[in-house]
Amino acid sequence: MTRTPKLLMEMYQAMHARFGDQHWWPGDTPLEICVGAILTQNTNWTNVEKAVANLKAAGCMSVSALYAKPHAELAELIRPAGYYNIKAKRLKNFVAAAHRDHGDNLGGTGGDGHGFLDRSVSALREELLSINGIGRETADSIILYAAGKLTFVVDAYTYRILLRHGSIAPEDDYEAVKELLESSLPQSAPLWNDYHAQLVAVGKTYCRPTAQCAGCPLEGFPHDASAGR
DNA sequence: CCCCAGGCGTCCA
DNA sequence: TGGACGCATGGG
Repeated sequence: MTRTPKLLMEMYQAMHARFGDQHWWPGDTPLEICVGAILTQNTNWTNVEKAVANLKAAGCMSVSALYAKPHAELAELIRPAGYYNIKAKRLKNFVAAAHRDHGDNLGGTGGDGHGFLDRSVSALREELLSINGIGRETADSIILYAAGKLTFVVDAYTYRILLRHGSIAPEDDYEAVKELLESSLPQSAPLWNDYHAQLVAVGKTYCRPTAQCAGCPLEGFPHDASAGR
């Protein structure tokens, strides 16, 4: 549908007008963003904040510190984030890959350009997806928010909201939704950054599985009335 | 008591 | 290739 690009921008403007700049990702450093991206897998963000605070208090917010931390101790620190055994492994898998060739130089926003994250989007995505425990959403979150490179992050909210508004079909998979957004929107990392954050803001507030859409900034958009529930 | 949360890997047809 | 399932805490 050729109206899609215009519609998607109008949806963004409506969300931004309601919520304002979201200033994502909520994290101080590229490493903290990567850690948060792994810990928030199927988990409420408030639980992730507690785990991140524990890691910082224990002096573990560096690649080498996480790399050296014994599994049992790491799991205990991230316990509030849930799935702590599997997430401890995933954190270790991530920092092991970074540590192997780049030591403590993770790279990304504010770095010297020679760190683990500092490579082309395609090469970085391939590298991240090869790590056990890093799937498509986590990889794209790291690329966009930690590395500051152009990729669109699709998540359950993105899928749910676009489906309710008829912009995608139920059978569309992650890559299909990602390609639709990337090909429809202006090629701007700041825009894609805030667009994803706005979708999460809508999802958390108005687009829960059991919520009504009343009051949502997207209330008047196509298919809204027929797609509720 | 229930359902939900910014997924992912494994297993199996 | 796609659906079911395990992983786990904390909040509403």
